[in-house]
Amino acid sequence: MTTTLQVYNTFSGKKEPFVPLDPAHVKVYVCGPTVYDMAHIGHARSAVAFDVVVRYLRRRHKVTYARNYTDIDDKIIKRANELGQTPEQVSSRYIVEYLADMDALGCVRPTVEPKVSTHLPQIITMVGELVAKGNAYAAGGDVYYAVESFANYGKLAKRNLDDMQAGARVEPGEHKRNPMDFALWKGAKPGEPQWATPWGPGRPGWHIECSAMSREHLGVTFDIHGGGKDLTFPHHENEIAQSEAANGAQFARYWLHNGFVNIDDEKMSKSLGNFFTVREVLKAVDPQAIRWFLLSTHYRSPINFSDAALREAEQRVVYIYATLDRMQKAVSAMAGKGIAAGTLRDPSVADIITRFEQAMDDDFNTAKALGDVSEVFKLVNEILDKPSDPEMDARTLRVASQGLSSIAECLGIFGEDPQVVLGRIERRKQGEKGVDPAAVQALIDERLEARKTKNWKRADEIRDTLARMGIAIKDSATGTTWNVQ
RNA sequence: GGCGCGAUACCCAAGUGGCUAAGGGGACGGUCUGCAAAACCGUUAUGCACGGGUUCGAAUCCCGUUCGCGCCUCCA
Repeated sequence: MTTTLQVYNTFSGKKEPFVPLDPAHVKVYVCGPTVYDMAHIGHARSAVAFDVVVRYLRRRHKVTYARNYTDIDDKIIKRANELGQTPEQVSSRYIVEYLADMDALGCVRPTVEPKVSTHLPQIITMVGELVAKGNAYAAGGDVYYAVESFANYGKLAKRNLDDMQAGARVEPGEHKRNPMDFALWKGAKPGEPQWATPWGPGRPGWHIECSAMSREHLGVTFDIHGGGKDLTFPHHENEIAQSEAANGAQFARYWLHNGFVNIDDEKMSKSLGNFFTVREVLKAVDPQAIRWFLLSTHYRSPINFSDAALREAEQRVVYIYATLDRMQKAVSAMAGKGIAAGTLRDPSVADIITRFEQAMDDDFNTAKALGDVSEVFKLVNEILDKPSDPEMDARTLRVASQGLSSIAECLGIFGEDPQVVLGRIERRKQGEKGVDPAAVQALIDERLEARKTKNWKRADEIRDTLARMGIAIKDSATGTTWNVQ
């Protein structure tokens, strides 16, 4: 039995049942990055949040997931000029970098990744439609959207034109009739990319691309439009004005916006200079830990980024994978046991998928889901530490294992090979602390000799020495293992 | 100024009318261990910014106050 997915729709300001236009084919459009620099953690948050949204929707529907690249833009042109490269060289490089980061974070690739530069005909067509319908006007080589021509301008961001005009301003060189009008098309300037149009050469404004590209790939009306909270106004408001005026039909049906990543309770942003790139964070902490961190807070809430938070997330990831490792070994060793139906060590494991779906059905509550999942891992360790009836234990572990892998597939965490992840984290830490495994092993061997003769004093000295090197050791029946703390 | 969001323990964080306020980190106690570590168990909010109100019943709804944040200009 599945419950109904409820999603928070920015448009209505509340949670609503998610009813797709066509349940057999859900269509999602997410605003991607402007590719002029390396992605920062804020980009990662958006990508991971919508990655999970799409993965979850795919449990029940076929989904077309479109995420665009803004590859024609002031900042890209500026960057290209600084580097003595073409804008295309700059944008294509950062698209590669962006994808490398998002791949590392385990995000599935979108179904389509449209770029502005390959959709000029569609963009020019749509600008033409808006001019023809009287929603846009050419002025001084530019084309502007006339906000007053769209009756409900401000309906997404819940503002009205009168309130906004107080703070609006017109830059020199612009030819707006209303200060709130925005450029659909920018007249050509020397040294900038340009395309010929009926109203003169130039390049697209920022907002029109999403209207044109979503229509091209998803149709005039589609299910979900996502992006960061900061895009609500003006970007998404303008998309609505453009698309609904041009198409004469509803644009996106559900608007989902992710909260920001904060540093010391302030928005992480390029302009404040308080940002961390995904690339540098990836060097300091495991990608699975970044994902855990990002999913441990509800996607609409702000999340504070810090070293301590990341370390806690990684510690958690180590625990999860270490438990998974024990569990998988136990499950493969218990050949044939626990196949028959029967009692479970803890009946609640039978419901883990149901509980997961209840959490996710409540506006993709991954934080709740991770909390629930923690209880399952605890139970797994308890069973492994303190076995009782072998049949019942085996059955319980099988149920837990199956539930966890189903959840892992959706969250994109704890689905990797435990040995691979644990080894990756361990090697990174060894590198950070300059640990020489051979030297560590020599000390451990020496300690082993001391322990054989019950020379506890010497054994403890060696353990203290290792501790000072940042090495923690673990004695067990099968030998001594160690890892970097 | 306009619009919007938030305030839950030492820290992070779920919970939006009703059983004992999830989960994680930390701390402390215990099991295990030669001692540790890891894992597991227990303890750690009669309390949910503050003041009123609605209700049989409120962290949850309403009003006010304080504080914090975001958008209104490029921004995930």
